[in-house]
Amino acid sequence: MTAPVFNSWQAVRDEVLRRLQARIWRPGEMIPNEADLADELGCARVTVNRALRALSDAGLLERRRKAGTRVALHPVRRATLEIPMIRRQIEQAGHAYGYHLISAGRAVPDAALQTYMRARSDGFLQVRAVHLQDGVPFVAEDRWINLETVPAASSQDFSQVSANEWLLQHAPFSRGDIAFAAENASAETADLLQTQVGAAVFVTERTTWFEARSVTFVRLSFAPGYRMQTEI
Amino acid sequence: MTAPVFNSWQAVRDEVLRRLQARIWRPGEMIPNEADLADELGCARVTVNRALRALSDAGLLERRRKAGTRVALHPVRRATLEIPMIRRQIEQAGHAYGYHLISAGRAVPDAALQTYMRARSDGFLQVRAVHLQDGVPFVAEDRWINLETVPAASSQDFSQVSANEWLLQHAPFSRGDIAFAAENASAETADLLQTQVGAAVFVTERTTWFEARSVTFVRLSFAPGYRMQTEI
DNA sequence: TTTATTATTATGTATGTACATATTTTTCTG
DNA sequence: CAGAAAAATATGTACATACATAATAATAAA
Repeated sequence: MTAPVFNSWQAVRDEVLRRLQARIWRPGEMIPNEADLADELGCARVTVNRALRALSDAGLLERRRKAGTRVALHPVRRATLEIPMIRRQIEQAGHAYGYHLISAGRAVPDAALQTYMRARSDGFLQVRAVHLQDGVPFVAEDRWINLETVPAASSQDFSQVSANEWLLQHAPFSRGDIAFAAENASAETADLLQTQVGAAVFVTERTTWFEARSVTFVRLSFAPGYRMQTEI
Repeated sequence: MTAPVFNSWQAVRDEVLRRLQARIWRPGEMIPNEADLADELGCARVTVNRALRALSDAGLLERRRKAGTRVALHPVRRATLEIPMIRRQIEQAGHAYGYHLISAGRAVPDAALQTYMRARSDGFLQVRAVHLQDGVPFVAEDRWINLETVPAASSQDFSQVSANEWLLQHAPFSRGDIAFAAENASAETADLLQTQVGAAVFVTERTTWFEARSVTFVRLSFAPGYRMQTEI
């Protein structure tokens, strides 16, 4: 018989994962240092480093220089959500995509949004639209674009190409905040989504930034029954 | 003057990010191969590899062996959600945590859940509870535990320590599915959360697995107003 | 012309070595 | 004994090198 070899970082990761699942290394405990583990598993320290880093990224281990590596006491699981372009999301599921512009034009957002987006009250373009799946309302979009950051948006016609897609292709970006919530449909939202007032709608609110400047704020209200799914 | 140096993978990543944001490399385009980039930036190919891998993980680049690296045409942004233990979530926000067990005992779930969890109808423990924030209902928990996977759960008292915490400490795990949705509160949920019937509640449904066996299914209904936030 | 074989190429990764960096521990100094 | 300085230590990372792997392109065989 031959001794098991762990000569790939994935193999090392899986072996560490096995020991975590088998509770050989328990929550809160320190695990051996990289050099010792590399020695035991018969691979280079860098390989162990790669494996432990992956598990640390996944939230299962906590690592600190000099202090060493310990098993996370409260394994905060991280779920990775994909935020796709709406058209792609619908088409990939095998449905027909439709888009209907409700309105587009200069408008003044409420004070909270002005402050949050750090823009002048007269520098906003509001675009409202509905995205359809097989002809049925799928999600209502209420978007505010900061024209100081994206001046080209003011001369763009959003009746054919959605602001969603246009911005992805033409606006700079760097980071964003996103929030998810449940809300009872307002009269307006219910009308757009062809559902009853008060129906529970899944809402996402996203703000994107380019360096210190806001680019756009968008509020998506999904038709009742929508589920956002992922693996953990 | 000295030529800029990119002798760390973070510096390389930031430089590539800059070129993406400045649209020097446009969506859908190929970027130079690792060796050329390393040559241009004056670092080792492995360093470029590390940087590009990070950007690929983030969804901004698409990489394929031999084919090379291209700028993602549809930059699917990935949001990383942290799924913390409820008690920690509440305590970290500076609130007082409370826990109230509603019921715990053997029960038979509906056929869909039996099938999904691949367990015998008589092998389930159902635990229902409410988690409180400053004494106010925060989230209602409806949990099904597969006793074939976690037999020890049947003799556990969940009146003091929540199933949430007990399972984290005592049950094996490997992966899970999670879904988010909005629902109108049922009479029962409204009662537990002390809100009105029909109020929009944010719901998460999570199933965790250990290898091929299901561990637990939990449905969390958050009190109206709850927002799940993250960065993108 | 079609199919099978074989280079070719870009990314993926393992390794030894060296050094950087952040902490902790120990030792020195006042 | 307190505080500062130095040593020790575990992780973090850069690099040169080598080879693995997957996908493509070029070539040969049917």
